[in-house]
Amino acid sequence: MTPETFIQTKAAEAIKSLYGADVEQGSLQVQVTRKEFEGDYTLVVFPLLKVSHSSPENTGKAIGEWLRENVSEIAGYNCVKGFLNISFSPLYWNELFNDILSDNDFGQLPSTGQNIMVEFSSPNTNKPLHLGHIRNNLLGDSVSRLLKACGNNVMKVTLVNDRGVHICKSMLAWLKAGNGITPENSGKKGDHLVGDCYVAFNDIYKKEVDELVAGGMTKDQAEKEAPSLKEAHEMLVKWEEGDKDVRELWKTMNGWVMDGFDKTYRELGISFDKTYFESETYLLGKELVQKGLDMGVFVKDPDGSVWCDLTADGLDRKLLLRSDGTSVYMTQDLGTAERRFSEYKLDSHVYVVGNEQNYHFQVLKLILGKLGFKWADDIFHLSYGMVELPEGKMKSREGTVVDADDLLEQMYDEARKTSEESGKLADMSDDEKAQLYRMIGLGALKYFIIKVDPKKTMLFNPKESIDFNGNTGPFIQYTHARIKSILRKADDQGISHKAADVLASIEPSAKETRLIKLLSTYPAKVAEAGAAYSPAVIANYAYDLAKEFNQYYHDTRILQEEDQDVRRFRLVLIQTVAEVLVKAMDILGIQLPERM
RNA sequence: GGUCCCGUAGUUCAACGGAUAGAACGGAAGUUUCCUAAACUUUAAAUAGUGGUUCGAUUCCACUCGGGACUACCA
Repeated sequence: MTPETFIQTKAAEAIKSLYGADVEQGSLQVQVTRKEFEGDYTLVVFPLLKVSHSSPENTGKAIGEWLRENVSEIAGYNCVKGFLNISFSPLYWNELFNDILSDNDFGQLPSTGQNIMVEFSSPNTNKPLHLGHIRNNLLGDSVSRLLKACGNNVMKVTLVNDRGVHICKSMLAWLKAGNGITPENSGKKGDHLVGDCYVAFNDIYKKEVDELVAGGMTKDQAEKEAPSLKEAHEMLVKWEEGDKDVRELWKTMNGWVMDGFDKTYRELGISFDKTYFESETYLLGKELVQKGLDMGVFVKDPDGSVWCDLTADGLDRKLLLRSDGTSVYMTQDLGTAERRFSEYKLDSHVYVVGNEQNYHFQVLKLILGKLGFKWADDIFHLSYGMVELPEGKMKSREGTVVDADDLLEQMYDEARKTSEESGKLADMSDDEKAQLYRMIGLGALKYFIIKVDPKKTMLFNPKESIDFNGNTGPFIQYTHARIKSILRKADDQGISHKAADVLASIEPSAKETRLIKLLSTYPAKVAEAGAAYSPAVIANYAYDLAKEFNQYYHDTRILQEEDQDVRRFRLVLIQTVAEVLVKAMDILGIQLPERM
């Protein structure tokens, strides 16, 4: 039982006994006491004035007095305005610490039995991944782990957009180049190679448009009439018809891109349980259009196109079927959602997609609701903001896009420089060093991005992200390494630090109490983060814990402590801190080194 | 025009409707006979504005002012 629920339970008894009123435990507000006041936890008494019919001070004192007399774990109290500050006895903290130690799955919440699908990443196969995708990938991956820690069955999926005009453009440029370049013969990563083709296409296209405009055409017209664009569209038609050559090339080039993506995913430590390809799902949803028409929630225009009228909901009319009978993105999304919910008996579905698609998901949920699917409300769009650079937004046209692979290299390199400066790793092998730099560079990047509230637009400053001081991943990694260093030294000296060594009679100091208190809140933090789909909560918790440890570490001698039992207690305590840091950072997908 | 999101120290981020709004970076000033100074300590500095609801508002509501996204027979 956490201290909060303990106080809630006892306070409810106190209120029952003092005022004869039943209050729900959950309605009692208990929070950690601010450090400028004396006490461990604080009960907010304002909401209780209705049943006490007394002033805040008197109510608080009455409950405090009752608790002190009737609950042995509670040693004292003080009441400031409407805040009842409660102090636990030192032995209570020892007991609580032992509860944590005996819980093998500390931080893993009990199973909910719920099936949750998380879709994220969902790249286009015409260009390599960039910084924006990284935010998506890291969020999706950590939210998946978070939901798992909350006791859910989680399935990670991605939907690869492998079909459409954009791929045809890359294919066309590749053919026009005519040099038969491949990842194998050029040594170039597949996604970058195809991305270059896409850029090459746009150069050709732009040139054609300029020429047409120079020949007297308006810009709008020229942009539609450019021969290369027409060619791309023809190619798409051939693709749809299943033209053998087009399909062959399409398959080859997509394969290159997927190989490239796989490398980047592996580098980031990200994987999926299932990969969907749009070329296989883009026809889904058509039968739902008929269903909607039958139900009278969709309308067919004279030209044959089908729409859903959402003006009554404050939105616009949404197209679901073109006049030529082909479907659009929305149609497909309706279909895939329905299939996934029924196929996997989903209790909820999280889509990690940028906030530029807020409107899309608003419409998607609305239409599914109109079609009578109750689970429409179980769709959660985890919408995240753009990543901006100090110079402003990333614009592919201006070449300011930060490439994912380049960024990772840059992070590793920076980690190497900083580590070499510190000169602590002289005895490590080159292999070990390289692995460590990877861990640190990746940790810095992941932490920097995940610690920010997803829905906010964030600023990515490459220089600051690699800073190893302050609220950063490397700071937490460093803290972990130091704890491990102490434990290694204890091992060398033959000092045991097993959980079973902790004596129940040891009274933790004030600083140790603070650490135990923080450790005990971890499961609640996991639950809170899960409810909000926000790994940022976990990131900030890990930082608090690391910081708290550093303060403790700074003025507490551990190995030099004379009293063996106290020394063991301290060692087990910091070992537990290290373990919880590992758990928390694991949710973020960040590894912690043994030394650095 | 419509829908949605965001405005907190110089900067990057926090704060279930709770006490005197927290950190970090940067600025200023300190701390190494010590288990990792990538640390720690001290210090200056912020809720865009006006109303409303409440015992209590950064948080909820309304309006204003700023910033952003979307509003395709594109995906």
